[in-house]
Amino acid sequence: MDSCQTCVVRNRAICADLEFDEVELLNAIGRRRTLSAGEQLLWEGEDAVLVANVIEGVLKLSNSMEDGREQIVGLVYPSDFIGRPFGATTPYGVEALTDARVCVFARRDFDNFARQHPRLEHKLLERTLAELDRTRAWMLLLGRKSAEERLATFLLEISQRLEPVTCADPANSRHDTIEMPFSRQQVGDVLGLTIETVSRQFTKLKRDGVIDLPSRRAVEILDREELVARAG
Amino acid sequence: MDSCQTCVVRNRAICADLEFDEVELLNAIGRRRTLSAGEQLLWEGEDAVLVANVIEGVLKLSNSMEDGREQIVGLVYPSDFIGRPFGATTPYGVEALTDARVCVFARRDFDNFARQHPRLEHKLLERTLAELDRTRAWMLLLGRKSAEERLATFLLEISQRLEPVTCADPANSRHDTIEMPFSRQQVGDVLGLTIETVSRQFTKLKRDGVIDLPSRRAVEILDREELVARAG
DNA sequence: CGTTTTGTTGACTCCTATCAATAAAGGTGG
DNA sequence: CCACCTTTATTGATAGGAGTCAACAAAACG
Repeated sequence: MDSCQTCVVRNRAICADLEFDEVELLNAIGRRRTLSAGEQLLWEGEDAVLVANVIEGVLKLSNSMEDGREQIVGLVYPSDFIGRPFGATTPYGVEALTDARVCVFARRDFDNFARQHPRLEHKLLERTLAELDRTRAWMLLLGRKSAEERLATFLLEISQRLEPVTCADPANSRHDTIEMPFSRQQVGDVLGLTIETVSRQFTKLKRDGVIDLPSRRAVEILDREELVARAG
Repeated sequence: MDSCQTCVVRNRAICADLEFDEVELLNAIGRRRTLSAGEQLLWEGEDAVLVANVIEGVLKLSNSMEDGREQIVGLVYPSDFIGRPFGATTPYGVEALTDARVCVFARRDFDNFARQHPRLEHKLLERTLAELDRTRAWMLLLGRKSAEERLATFLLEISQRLEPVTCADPANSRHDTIEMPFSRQQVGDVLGLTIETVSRQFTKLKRDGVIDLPSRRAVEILDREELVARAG
């Protein structure tokens, strides 16, 4: 049976600062769940019934309008936290972009546990503050950057965040060949662009020798300095 | 001398759940400060030296690029919290849009106090989670909405948030005549639009009888239903 | 009352969206 | 394993919405 003590994200997720016996208590109220690529974990506007930690895989958080326009408002990687503690409704949909493993909790159980364990609440606060900073930085991209600047910024960001968990050397944490878990449509939904514009900007960066596109989902950064310059 | 006990935002700010003696301790490490309209409280990228609570007035949080492009990433109203606890640098600039009064703390003092007072951390967590939700909703606007939808959404939002603190009736919390603390340029910086586009959309909404513009900074909502429809 | 700042309006341009046609990749079943 | 079909991505042509440049108008300020 899986246990928190052997969990691969044990030292990076919000449970990192908990004592042995606290982790055991948390273990008792949570359960593992696997998700297939494309599977939805939470629906925008539904009751906030559960929260979760990501163990493996990538998920998207998204808001959408009645007419189908969609905006991805967050990407969630291993050790990240999902859901809306202390809230009535989930303000965004959550869907797995890759096959994923998560550790889910009934929100009420989690809320109660958190209120009794300030160390956990503190971790959650630090994480939420960091996520808010990242989200605000993204607003500058959505409000003010051109299509090329958006894609360049995005490629640089995912080259940092998609590093394999096995990477032991923190100095060399950027990877120049990225296997993207995103379709062109999803890249567009992150950047506030259409699929065609995304495709054209990929082609342009490739034509200019800044990146290579060895396969549909793969990107190789050939000239990182130039990519930084084009990120604005 | 001012004291937290008589503070107008005492029951709405993050100090709301604190005991009498806890508030006294917090009072001891904080001080009041007044800001004139246009005055800057924090600079983007500087060391995170202080945090604050807004007592009165409206402030903006903004990110900008080297070439001068700017995006307002948050608006801060009375009882809201400002700053980046538990962080090394302030990731955005903070500037008063109106004359304002704030209650400031050295970040280190505040961090220490917060870690010893879980009730305060909990309040801060709830506030940060709510702010993250609002920010993500704004990403949908920046990424996917047209200029008209953006302005309509913005007018509806500020008609809720700018209600006077003296308003006793929570059911009637929307105001149809708004005195905006924002210039056209600042509206543009919130919505990711140019000043000219903002002006044209104001004119269009007025021409269509949805709003009236009795003065430069005032907006009267004549047809709220229509405004909601145009907000997308 | 003149000067400066802020906002409006017009003409024009440009970037991105839209519509449409291929092309390539991926999946499925024989 | 390959033919067939579906999905996804690329590319082209065109249109439209917001940006840019510029002139003017109206407040605000001293």
